[in-house]
Amino acid sequence: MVRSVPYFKDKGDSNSSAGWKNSIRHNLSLHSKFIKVHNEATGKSSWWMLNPEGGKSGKAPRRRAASMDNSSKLAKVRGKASRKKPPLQSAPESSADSPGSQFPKWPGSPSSRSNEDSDVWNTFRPRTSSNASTISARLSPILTEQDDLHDEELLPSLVYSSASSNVPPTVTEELELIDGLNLMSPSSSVLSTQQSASSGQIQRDSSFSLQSPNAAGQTFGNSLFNPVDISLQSSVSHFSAPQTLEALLTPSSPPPRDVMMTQVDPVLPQTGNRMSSRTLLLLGGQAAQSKMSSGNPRGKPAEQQAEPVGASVLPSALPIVTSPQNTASITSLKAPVSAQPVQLGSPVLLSSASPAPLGLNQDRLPTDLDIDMYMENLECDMDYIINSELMDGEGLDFNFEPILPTPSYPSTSQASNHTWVPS
DNA sequence: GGCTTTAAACAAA
DNA sequence: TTTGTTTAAAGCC
Repeated sequence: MVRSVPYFKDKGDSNSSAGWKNSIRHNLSLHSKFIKVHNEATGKSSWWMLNPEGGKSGKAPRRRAASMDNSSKLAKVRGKASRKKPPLQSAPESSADSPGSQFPKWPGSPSSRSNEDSDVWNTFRPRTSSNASTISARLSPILTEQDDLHDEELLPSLVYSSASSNVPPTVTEELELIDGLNLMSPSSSVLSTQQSASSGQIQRDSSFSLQSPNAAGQTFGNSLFNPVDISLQSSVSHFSAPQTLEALLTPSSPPPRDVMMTQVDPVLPQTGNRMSSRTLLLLGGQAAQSKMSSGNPRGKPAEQQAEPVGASVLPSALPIVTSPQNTASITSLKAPVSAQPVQLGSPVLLSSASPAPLGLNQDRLPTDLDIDMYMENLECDMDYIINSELMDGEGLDFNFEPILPTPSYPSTSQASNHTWVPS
């Protein structure tokens, strides 16, 4: 806060910060919109995250509440409170510090999941325990190597790195968090399969965005926190999939099998329908372009005609070329779930709208290809984008500089050549 | 009345 | 000392 918000810049000392810190703590604790993620490595500190379900109901229901409606799913189980007041909730936690005890029981939350998953979910390992990242002492369950690159930024500036300096941290963080919580949906596995199964000349053009060159070695990829990607991802975030949060929060733990099978990739943004939408936003236009340029004479299926929408709606949604190494890594990780043999290092086409020309299994066509759903997603995305910008108020300046690197990309004008699908 | 903010007390680490 | 929870009060809409 002190670093990022001008108002607080001169209020960082212990005296002047007591008040507003207290207020922040108060609000964090009070409102179900925030959830605490225990940081087991630091003892008492925790990470606070946005509740994937939004906590729209406002204040977290008090534990003492005799009756709880649906919002009880969001009820924050407070460890300390349980010490003070004997548990009233139906699912008492054995340990007050158990992370699981601090998560609201939204559908699909660890509390509502199977035990096998709960272990992973409940275990937020310090990043220092990660095989891939031992650099940073920061223990955010969702941080990425960008932290490592900017260790001096010890704020919860999750992505407020130099690369995202133009993005107001508050917005960035929120978007990032939201996005991180978004991700999974049942269709993501299908998408990933298709994505991983994609091959051929498409890769160069269809680059999966957002992977920094050194991300391949990271247990926890940065794609979610790529400042460029954030805005795009956030644009399709809708607090829909806590299980992805789980994956996000277990950077060093091998995801449960089902998660693994459904995740696009541990180092890739994982989304379900949203993902597909975003993917289309990012890649659709150019994927189609790629196919077209590659001599595919076939007319695009109806689904594909939606691709340009994303490109048009988000002209900034230019894909970022991933490094070959990353691509290889991604591909290899995806391979097990792919029905098609995937050559290591082969392209990863993330556009779900492109499998047909490649002869992929049509049975795997996901609901993502449903044009209605797609349009719906787009509509929501725009709403979210607008909302985000408005909420930010001033100075929201998305920086997409890093994403304009390669000449191999189709230009926005190319993307705009595609049919605009009226909403 | 609901919400936000602030202050304060208290407990735990 | 820091962090988190809870209560209370004041002010605003």
